[in-house]
Amino acid sequence: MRRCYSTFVTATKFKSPLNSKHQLLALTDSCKSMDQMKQAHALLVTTGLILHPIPATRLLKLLTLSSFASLPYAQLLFDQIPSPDLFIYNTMIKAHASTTDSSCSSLLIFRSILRDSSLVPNQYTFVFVLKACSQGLGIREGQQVRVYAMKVGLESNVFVTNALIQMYANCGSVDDARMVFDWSAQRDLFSWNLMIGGYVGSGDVIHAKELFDAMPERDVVSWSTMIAGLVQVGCLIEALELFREMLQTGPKPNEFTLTSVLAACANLVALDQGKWIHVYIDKVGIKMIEQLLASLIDMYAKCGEIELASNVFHGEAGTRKTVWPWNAMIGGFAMHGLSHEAIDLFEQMKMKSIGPNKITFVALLNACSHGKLVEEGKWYFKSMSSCHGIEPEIEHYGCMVDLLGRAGLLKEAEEIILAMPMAPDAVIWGALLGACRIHRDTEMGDRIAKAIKELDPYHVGCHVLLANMYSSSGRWKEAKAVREKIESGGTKKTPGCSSIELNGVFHQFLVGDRSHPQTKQIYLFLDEMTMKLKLAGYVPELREVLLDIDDEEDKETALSRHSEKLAIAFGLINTEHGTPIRIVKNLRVCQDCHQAIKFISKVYEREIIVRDRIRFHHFRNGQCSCRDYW
DNA sequence: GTAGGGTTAG
Repeated sequence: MRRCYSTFVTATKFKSPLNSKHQLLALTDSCKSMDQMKQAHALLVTTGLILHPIPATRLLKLLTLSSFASLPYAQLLFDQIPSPDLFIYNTMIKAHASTTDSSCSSLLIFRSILRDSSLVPNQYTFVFVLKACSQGLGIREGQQVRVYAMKVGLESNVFVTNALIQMYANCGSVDDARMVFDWSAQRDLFSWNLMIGGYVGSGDVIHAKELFDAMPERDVVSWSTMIAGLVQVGCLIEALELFREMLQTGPKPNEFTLTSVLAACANLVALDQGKWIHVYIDKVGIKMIEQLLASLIDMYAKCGEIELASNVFHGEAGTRKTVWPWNAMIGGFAMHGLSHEAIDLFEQMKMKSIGPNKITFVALLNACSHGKLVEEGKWYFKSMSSCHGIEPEIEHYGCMVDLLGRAGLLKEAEEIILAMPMAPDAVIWGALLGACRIHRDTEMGDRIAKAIKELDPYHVGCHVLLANMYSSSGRWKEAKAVREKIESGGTKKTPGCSSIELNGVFHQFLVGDRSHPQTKQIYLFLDEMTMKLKLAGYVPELREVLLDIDDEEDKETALSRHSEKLAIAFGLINTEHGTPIRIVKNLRVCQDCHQAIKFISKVYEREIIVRDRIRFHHFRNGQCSCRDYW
């Protein structure tokens, strides 16, 4: 470093004075570090060139855009420029706009432009200051800026229009964004894309699709935004269909498109399509950005292929420099119950000085939870703020409640909730209620139920848990009351749904579903299967029946119609002996199904991989990878 | 002599 520095200075010292201005400018542009930049700054000051707008601008550019950018330094430099030109003002507004906590500085600088009678803000000024409004300030400030744009006749400028659309959409007012869009005199591809993005951001894919279909022309951003929107709201099959259409008639997908498409594959457990994308990335030479790598890892992990996920993680040269792929891999290990692998990876990450973020800790704490690693979990939780400067958020407290609750430490879990710095929500009480149900502590369950009822009388998930807890302890009246309350609230319980892919087609089953063309065959197979399982020692877990049925035989029937059993029966009927069966369930697998599937894996000699809402269960030869702890 | 858009994990 020292050496660099001296060559740097010598190189400038001996140039002729005539050349020095250009030399200095070139030198400023070539700075590769803060140290070099400071040298250049010093030279500009001693030569007096700093007073000239062009060298000052070059320096400012370094301070706001380079890898060693420093906003405070930029601000100091800016404050010393006697009369900045509009470009310099704009550069500063832009620099402050990109960070949420300094976006009010953008507005202050904008105001100083307005005070300077020799300057009139231009389209760039408005674009940058509106960006600050959409990221940190707010809609009120945005409105004020809009009035100034009107005053100087720039409101209908297409760049300003687009910035306004984005400002309104980001501030949560998609209707205002639409008004700007509809009334704009000039509109380009960007306007359409931003408007679609605005709808997607508010979860309104219906309107987004409407605009997408009506567009005069679509580019890769239009397609990517639309596909991402569909994935975000869970319309995964539609997202894949749109992607197929894109391949046939649209522009070439890029790394952003494929990130979303892989997320769709991951959540559908569409392993074949996910693999196809992987090959496509290599074949077409898609840029392997860290987020794409993370999606690829996540896809393999969520499709049950943790080894392939690990190969991808270790395989890509020159990657793993950001937290993304690490989080995907730690999360993958966690959902496969590979707690120690997750912890090892976290330790490696620390050694490589890659800073963990809040997502890392969610994954890590989940790993501890699934492995019943109570002490490790507590330790890592404490380390969040003490070693990494990350304040635990409610999700992290939720992980701790889950970890302790699942391990049977109900009291300690409750103490965590009562002591945490934020107000508990229905979700976190729900985690504890779930633990009460597992450990059949109805006394505490009752108390928590009361808390949930007060907090959020219509939280469906928690009320379902509550009803389940009541019915599994035989308190049918109370169970019924809760269920009626759920129904009267107008919201319906998410029905349990399991799906299985067969030759690229997804088959979905609900509880007691009779809509499938092979229904008759499936139900006959189920009856026969239940007999075979019983002969092998399977005993139905009747406490899992959630309806008030007196007859024990009927209880058994209710259990045997659970969606995961239907999907497995379908898989056993339609695939060759020995092929693994992959099932995805949208909720958690029940105790009885878990027990039954263990027997199925043994009796039918099949590997069965079930992904529930939280994690994987790998059933093989009568055993499950979760070791019955989930 | 420059400056505007899209992915975001549980």
